[in-house]
Order: sequence, then structure tokens, then C-alpha cells
Amino acid sequence: MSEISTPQKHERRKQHRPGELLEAALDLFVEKGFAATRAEEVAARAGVSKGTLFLYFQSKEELFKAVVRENVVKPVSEGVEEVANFKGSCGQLLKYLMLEWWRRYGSTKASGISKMIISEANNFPELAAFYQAEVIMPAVSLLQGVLERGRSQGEFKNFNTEQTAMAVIAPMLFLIMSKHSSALCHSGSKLMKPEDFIAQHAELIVRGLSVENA
Amino acid sequence: MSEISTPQKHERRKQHRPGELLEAALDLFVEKGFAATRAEEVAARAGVSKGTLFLYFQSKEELFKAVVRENVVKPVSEGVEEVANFKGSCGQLLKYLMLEWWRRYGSTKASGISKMIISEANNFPELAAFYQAEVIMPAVSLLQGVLERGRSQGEFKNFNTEQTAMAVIAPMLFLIMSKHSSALCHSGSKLMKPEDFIAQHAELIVRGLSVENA
Amino acid sequence: MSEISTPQKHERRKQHRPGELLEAALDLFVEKGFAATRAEEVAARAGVSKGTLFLYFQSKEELFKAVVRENVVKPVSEGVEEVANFKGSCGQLLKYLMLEWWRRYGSTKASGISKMIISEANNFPELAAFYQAEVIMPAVSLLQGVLERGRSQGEFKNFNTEQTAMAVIAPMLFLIMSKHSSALCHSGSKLMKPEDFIAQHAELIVRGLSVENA
Amino acid sequence: MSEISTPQKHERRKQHRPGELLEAALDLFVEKGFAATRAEEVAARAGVSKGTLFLYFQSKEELFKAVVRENVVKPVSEGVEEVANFKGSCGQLLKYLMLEWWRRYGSTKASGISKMIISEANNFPELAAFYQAEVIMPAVSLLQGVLERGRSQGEFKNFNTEQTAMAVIAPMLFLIMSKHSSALCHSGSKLMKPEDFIAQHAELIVRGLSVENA
DNA sequence: CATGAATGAGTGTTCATTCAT
DNA sequence: CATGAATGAACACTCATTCAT
Repeated sequence: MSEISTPQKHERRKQHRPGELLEAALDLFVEKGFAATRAEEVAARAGVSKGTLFLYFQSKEELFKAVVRENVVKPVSEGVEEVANFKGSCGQLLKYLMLEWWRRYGSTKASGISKMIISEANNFPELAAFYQAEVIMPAVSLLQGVLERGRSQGEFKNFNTEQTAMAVIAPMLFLIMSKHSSALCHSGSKLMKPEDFIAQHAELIVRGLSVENA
Repeated sequence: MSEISTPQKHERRKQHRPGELLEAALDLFVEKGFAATRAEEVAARAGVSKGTLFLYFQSKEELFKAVVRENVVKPVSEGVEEVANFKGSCGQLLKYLMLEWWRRYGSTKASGISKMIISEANNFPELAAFYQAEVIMPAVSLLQGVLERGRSQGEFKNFNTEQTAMAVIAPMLFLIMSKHSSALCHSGSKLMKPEDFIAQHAELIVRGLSVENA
Repeated sequence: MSEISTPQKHERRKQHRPGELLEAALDLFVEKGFAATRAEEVAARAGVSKGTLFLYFQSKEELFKAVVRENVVKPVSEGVEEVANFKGSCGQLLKYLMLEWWRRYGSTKASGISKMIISEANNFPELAAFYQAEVIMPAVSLLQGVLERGRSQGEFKNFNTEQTAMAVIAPMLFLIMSKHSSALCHSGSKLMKPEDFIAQHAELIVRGLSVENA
Repeated sequence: MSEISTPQKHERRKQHRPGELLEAALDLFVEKGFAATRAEEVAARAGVSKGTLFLYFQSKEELFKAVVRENVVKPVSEGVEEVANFKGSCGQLLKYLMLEWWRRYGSTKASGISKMIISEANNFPELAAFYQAEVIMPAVSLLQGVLERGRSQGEFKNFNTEQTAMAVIAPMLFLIMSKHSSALCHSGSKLMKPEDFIAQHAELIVRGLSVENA
């Protein structure tokens, strides 16, 4: 029975390394930001040496991109599918989308990297472009699609698509910044539940979109 | 008579040194953030040597604190007076407040240090507490006062005060972040004018607050 | 009968491993020099893993020495025989020798390791001594023999043996350095064919050696 | 008399720093090559810290270029002037040029950086290009000018300009390589004086250039 | 025998801070 | 007061070498 090769220690560890590093990197990027996170610290938190980190990721920037792909791109694309399959009114869809995004992304540790990019994009243009292309654009497109669907079905009226998309995203980003910045987190989080804030905001927006004269 | 010093040009410059450094630091902190701003660059922009900067400010962090103290408190307290003196409905007041805040603070360079503090607060706990106490709390109190006034006058109904205050602040912060982060500025700024966004949002909120059943 | 192992494909490869590594190392040492050649790249080009390289060679330096031993000694000793058997004048012999050396060694990839040793000898004293003993000395002796034969036969006159030997070697080394250094190859190689340069130089030397008064 | 400010310690050192660093860098580049010379070691040899080196030179590569400009470009351009002013036959000029170049450059420590570039050009293309443009090209042009002058004056005949220029440079480079590579230096230098080698070679070339039929 | 995951010392470069002038 | 030369700790990234499998 020892003949059937189960993965040995060496082997098993190897397979888990990237994931462990990604997790450590997520923690630290969220905690300290990109520039202030030292590669060696990421490695240490994952229980490996500095050299090992660079065995799996070409550079700190690539490590970061991998973290983004793993933690931010995924939730966005999940939203795309759900929107396509959603049965119900566009108002319901919009509310559902906002609440689910918060539940699945905004309220998680992963949302900290959105805060991080917004904070440091100016100093790392390449990362900004990456985030722009992989996260912002898809998310905005998704939302505008929903709004346009609502308009063509006569459900939503008298609104500017781009502005309204921003209005939907704004409270999400506000909560994310609040959650991850010690300059804001003590004001918002204790006073109310974020889901309630989102729900209220969603209600407000849908109401506004449904009103006859703008 | 020589006792009463008539300030010479050289003398005046000397006395203005800290102010010039503060201004240079504001520019650079807004542009690059705290960590990425080099002390030498600040000194150079102020027209003095690196050594001189450390003559007036014990450390880069002290310089940072001085910049925050100088630029962040004033705009908030101005709002307090105007609210007290405002003649008109609470809905009008709320809209006025939001637009004026944007005009006088959000749209200026100074708002960049709000972005900067939110971005880097985690790495500078003292600043986070300072910003919380001096900026966030007063602003929130002011807003909640307006909302409560509206409720007691029967103008606003069916709302949670804290949540609604957040809903008012959120678009401001969203715009400030957008304005100062390349991760967001390209999506927002070209699509619409910030004042329009604020106006639309104010309208949405006031409408929502005025609706009979929530 | 199973005792006499018919080399299987896998078996043959195993036995050829060192040779393949040596060849890969030759290529890379010639291309990049010793210090800039990475062990992993050598292994990869030989189609084995990094660990395997260190199975056959204790260290990168040992690999280097093996490459030198394998590639540098042979071409020199071949010249010795031919000189002994040559029929014709010493002038003809000298010209023949110079052209053949270029053809059989200088113009080949192998000459790159001469360039490499000359370039990096200072950082690897053992190799310098080895090259000195195994390559330089025999080559110089061979040449001086030819020159002395020419003098004793009355064909060559009025020359210093050591200096003239150097004069014969100099253009060879010059061409080898030119061929393998981008600092020189663009000036030399496009302007003329190396063989022409050698031929001209040989002609010049033989003419000079044959002139009555120096 | 103490009123007249003589440079103080701090000041005097500053003025000498670049020179001291350049000298230390020359020593080490010649001794170990570009890649193997550590910036910190250069600084240490100049008696300063690593940081100070980068105060005066943007990068190791810039340091190197400065060394080249200081030690290699200068001797070449000196040659240009002298050629312009030379009174005498082109044969005399050519011999003079070769001997002087050896005396003023080849025989000095500075020539080691020519060896160094030839050795490492492949790994540092930018340096190779720099050396090509600043050193090789001017030197070759200078030589070809002399040869053409000789031809137009009827003194030199039946030769290819490029090839002959190479033939003039070759022994110089050969001696430089010999002098600075432990793989060669023990063979050449003890057997003859380099000046004699150069003289003999110069004689050989001039004789060849002056012969009626090639 | 062969692998390739893991290591950690080493390198060029930056920058806040100090201090002699 | 003001300067700017000097420092040295820090950091991302590399690579020869080892060793468990």
C-alpha cells in the first residue's frame, strides 16, 4: 500500500506554495499597501525564504497581479454570468447585484486591494492600467448593460448611463475605503451595517431611476 | 529705532520658509503620497536645501503632520457657520452644502491630502486618529444636524440618520478619490462633470428623503 | 548474455550526459563568458536539470576547467606534426601555418574560449596558469622553431625571435578577440575577410624577415 | 590672513572626491573587470561610503563611462592634434604615432579598460556602443587619415586602408591584452620590451606600405 | 541516477537624516 | 541660520549550490 505514491512532503508543499504566497501577499498588500510591503515579509509569512517567492513570481509586480487575478477579477466575472441568467425586473437585478457584490467582494479581505490600487495607482502606472483593464472596465460595462436593459424595457427612465453607473459604484468604493483605511473605518463601520447602507442606496437609486420626470 | 525690525527681503523670506516648505510638501504629498515623496524634492521645490527642511521639521513625518494640520481643518469649520445662517428648506440646504463643499474643498488641490490620508493612514496611526477627530467627526455631526432639522420640520421622513449622512459624504469622497487616483480618474472625470454628479446625487437623496413610505 | 549490456537509448544518453553538458557550456561560455553564464542555462541547453549538472561537475569552475581542457589543447598539438612534415620554404610554411591556424581554430566557435580565458583569467588564476602552460608556451615554441629554421637556412635574417613570434601570434589573437567581442567585431569583420587580413599580415612578416638590412 | 577663505577640510575633500573615485574605479575595473567590480569596493578604496559613490555618479555604468572619458578618450584626441601638426614624412608619423600611443596609453594602467571593454562588451551592449563611438571610431579615423595622406603624397602604395589600419591597431591591442590578462602577460612581457615590439611592427608596416608592388 | 524546490548571501541603488563648515 | 556632503540601513531581485524525494 506504500507502493501507490501519495504526494510526498516535498511535493505536497510545492503544490501549495503559490497559494500560500498569494494569501500572504493579499494580507500584506491590504495591510500596508504595495510599496510598503517587502517581498521578504511576504515570503516569511508564507513560511518560505525570499528566494522561493521569486521562484513562483517573476517580480513583486507580478505577484501583485496574480493576487488581483485571484481575488478581484474572479468576483467580477461571476457577476457577469449571474446578470445574464437573472430572472426578474432590472430594479431587482440592480439591488441584487449591489448587495451580492458587497457580500462576496466588498465585505471580504480581498476588497482591500481595490483600496490599495486606488491609493497607489499614481506611483505604479502599470498596475493602474492593469486594474483599469481587468477590473474597472468590465465592472462598469456590466453595470451599464443592466441600466440600458432597464431603459429599453421601459423600467428605467430619464438618466445618464455613465453617471448612474458611477452612482452605483460610488457607495461600494466608499465602503471599501472605509473598511480598509484607519482614517475612515471607525466612523462608518460601527454606526451601521454596510449591507444596510448598500440596501438603502440601492433603493434610492432604483427609486430615482423609476421616477417619470427627472 | 533700529530695535523695531523693518523686515528686509532676506528677513522676510526666512520667516516665510516654513510656509513655503508646507506648500511644497502639500503639492508633492498630493501628487505622490507620503512614502513616495522625497524630502529633497520638497526642499528643492521650496527653494531651500535639504538640510534646511530638517531645521524646521524634525522629520518627514512631522512635516506631514504639519501639512495636514494646515490644510484639512479650515474647510470643514467654514461649513458649520453657513448651515447655521442658511435660510431655506432643508432640502435646499443639503443640496447647497454638497455643491459648496465640492466647490470649495473637493475640487481643490487641498482635497488631495484627504485622499492621501485615507490612502496611507494604516501606515501612520497617529494621523489616522487626528483626521478622524478633526475632520470626519465634525463633518458627520454637521450633516446629521441638518438631517434631524429636516425630520423635525416634517420635510425628511423615514430614514436612518447615520446611514444617510454616509450617503451624503460618500459621493464627495468618491469624487475626491477619483480626482486624485489614476485608477479611477480616467473612468469618472471624462464622462461627466463632478458638479453634475454631486447635483444628481443630492437630488436623488433629497427625493428619497422626501418620499412618504420607505 | 544479459551481462553484456547492449546500450539502450536511455543508457547511451546517460553516458553522453557529461559531453552534452560540456558542449552546452562551451556555447554559453563563448557567448557570455564565465561569470555571466548561469548554471541553470547550461543544464537547460543540455536537456538536463540543474541538479544533474552538479552531479557531474563539482562546481561551475570545475565545469569551466573541463571545457577548457576539452577544447583548447587539441588544435595546438596538431600544428606541431604538420610543421615537422612540411615540404617547402620557411616563408611558405609560415604563411601556411598562419592561415591554417585561423581556418582550423581561429575561425571556429572553439576559439571563443581563448577569448574567454584571456578576458577572465584575472579572476581565475588557476585557469590562467593552465592556459599559459598548455596553449601559449607550445604555440610560441613551435613558431620560434620555424623562425630559427628559416634563419639557419639563410632565408630569414635580421630579426629577434621572440618578438617575431609575437608578431605572428598577434594578428591571430587580434582576430579572435575581434570575432568574439562586440567592441571590435563591427569594426573589423565587415571591412575585410579575416583570411585576407591573415594573408596580408603573413606576407608583410615574411617580406620583412627576408629583407637584407633591418 | 585667516580672513581669506582657504578651502576647509569638508570643502577640499568634496572637490577631490570625483577624482579619487575615478582613480579607485579605474584600478578595480582594470583588475577585475566591470561586472566583478562591486560599487561598494570602489567606494571603500576611495575612502568613502557606498552612498557617496552614487552622489557623484548616477550608476555603475555612468561611473565607468566617466572613467573611459577621463582615461581613454583624452589620449585619443591628443593624438588627433599631434597628427595635424606633425612635420615629416607619413612613415615617420606612423611610427611616431604607434610608439607614442603605446608610451602614453598602452603602457599605462588606463589601457586596462580597453582590455576590459573588449572582454565584457558582449554583456554590456550600451558600454560597447559607447566605446565604439568614443574610442574605436575616432582612433580608426585618425589612422586612416594618415594612411590616405601617405597615399596622396605618393609615399604609401598598394594597400587597403581598412586592413592596414587594423594592422596598425592589432599589435597595440595584442600588447594591451597581454599586459592585462594573466593568461598572456607572462609570455610576452618578459621576453621583450613592448616598445621594441611596437617599433619592429611599425617598421614592418611602413616598409610594406612603401614597397612598389604588393 | 536524476530532479527541481529551497536557500541565502550578495549586488546596485535610494533616501531620510546628520553634522562639519 | 543655512548648506550640502556624507552616511548606512533598506530593498528588489539573482544564482550557485544543496538535498529530500
